[in-house]
Amino acid sequence: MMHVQAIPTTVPTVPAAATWQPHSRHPALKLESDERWSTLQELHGLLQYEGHLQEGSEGELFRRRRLKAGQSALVMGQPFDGLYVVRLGTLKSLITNADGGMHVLSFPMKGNLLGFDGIYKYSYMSDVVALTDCDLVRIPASDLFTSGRGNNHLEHMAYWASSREITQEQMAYSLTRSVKSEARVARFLQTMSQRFADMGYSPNRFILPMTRRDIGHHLSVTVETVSRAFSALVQEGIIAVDFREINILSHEALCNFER
Amino acid sequence: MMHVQAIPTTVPTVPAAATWQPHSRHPALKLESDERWSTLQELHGLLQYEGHLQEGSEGELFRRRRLKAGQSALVMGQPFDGLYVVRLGTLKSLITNADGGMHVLSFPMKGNLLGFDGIYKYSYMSDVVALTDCDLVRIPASDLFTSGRGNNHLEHMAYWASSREITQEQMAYSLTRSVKSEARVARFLQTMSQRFADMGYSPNRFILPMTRRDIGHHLSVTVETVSRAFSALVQEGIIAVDFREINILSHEALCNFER
DNA sequence: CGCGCGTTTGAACGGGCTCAAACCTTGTGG
DNA sequence: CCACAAGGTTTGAGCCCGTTCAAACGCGCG
Repeated sequence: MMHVQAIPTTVPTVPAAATWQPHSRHPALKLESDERWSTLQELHGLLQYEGHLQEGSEGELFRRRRLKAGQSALVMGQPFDGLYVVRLGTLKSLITNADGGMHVLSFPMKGNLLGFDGIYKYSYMSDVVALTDCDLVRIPASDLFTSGRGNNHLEHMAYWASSREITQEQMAYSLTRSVKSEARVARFLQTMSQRFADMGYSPNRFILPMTRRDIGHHLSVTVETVSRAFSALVQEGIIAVDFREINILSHEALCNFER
Repeated sequence: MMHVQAIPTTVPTVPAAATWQPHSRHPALKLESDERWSTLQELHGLLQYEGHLQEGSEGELFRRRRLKAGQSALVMGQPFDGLYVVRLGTLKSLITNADGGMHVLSFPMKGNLLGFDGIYKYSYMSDVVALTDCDLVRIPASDLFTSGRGNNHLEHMAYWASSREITQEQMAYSLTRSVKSEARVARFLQTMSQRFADMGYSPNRFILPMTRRDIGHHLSVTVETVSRAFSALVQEGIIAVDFREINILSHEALCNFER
């Protein structure tokens, strides 16, 4: 209904970095009327980075990038042009196997970092697709690695955030390991609940942004198994489900399910 | 060779670091007789890092750390004191679940980087244990993050190498996904073969440094399943097995098994 | 030697996959 | 506005593969 002819300038996914910066990075005058820039402070807030702000770099601005549901944020194999921090929305990060099998690595949401697997070989190693309309903040490659000024502050922050993402990915990985599929789904719901809570939403009632199939590809089970696990949890009175909407009736029971 | 006593104190961001550096970092005189130091050049070689060497930092030396089989290189929860590059030997990196279930994330060998999950929260998030006698090279936290001089060169290299490790871990992850256990084992053998080849050893005949149980914990199957998969591959004439010793008779057949 | 541990093989059970069908939601176009 | 198509969700039935339990063997080490 809205945004009639979307993507005004936002050229494709991967043009050379140069085309991304046609004009000055410090259009302070336009700040009020133009929502498409984020400050370094906002970046710190999103990432929950506790490092102190660098002198002289407070005026630096970072370009935002809007995506509609279904659009690709990053595509595997395309040249690295920077990192992205999620400001709004939910995405899925996935790798596709040679034989078509895919695996969903994570569901990035507000505050998560995208693209850090692209630094090695200077091309992204996974696909990232928007599940809902999204708003990303771009940290250009040129800002990350050109030494001098206050830039290694940025690189350090990126490194720190990458380490966090890896850590959480490993956690999710071990989640896959739980023998029973019902336990995996229970854990998955717990982590989603926690993430919504961290973002200031209700941990008891939320709407899943992803399909059952995506959940299955994340937990390494089939769609049917995910659906059956939901049904079983409903049967036991632990949750209530209405399609994408989840109500957690007993966090305790959900927690005790983890084995 | 230059700037003789740079970083005189190398004050530790972490207590443990102190015990590791009882004396100067540049004992040039002892270099010939003491094998316990590596140069920046050697680090570049190990990591296969193609960045150009920074001016003035060629004389910097990095302490080595020897481990006997079974010893811990890193333990989960302990304070971050730096990154390590494997110079010799094989290790296993694993995370242990709350309920005792464990998962082997990777088997680091020559050239692999350890500890990059410790940057977030400044403590390591996984255990790393030596499977064979090992020789590691330490990149101290203090060298990584103290900005100034040529140090952000080191940080950039570390970031780059971390990105590579993540990438390969994700690859291994997708390896777990292959439906058939026999296919997982076949792929595992292929990657091991490739890694031995990259290190200059024979890709056809090698000795696995890890137990069947470790392989199982890596591929998310039981010991028995791994053993049965080996037996099946032997039955089909694709490999020959004598305990830890593997002979790959047909790479082609092994490759075709991947589905 | 005897103990612990790694490896191999067998037998039976069960959980998740496959295949199939029905229902519901959403978006598109007449 | 409705019809239709496409895709998401749910449930059932049967089968297969990997787990579990059990036992035997080999190897290294105190």
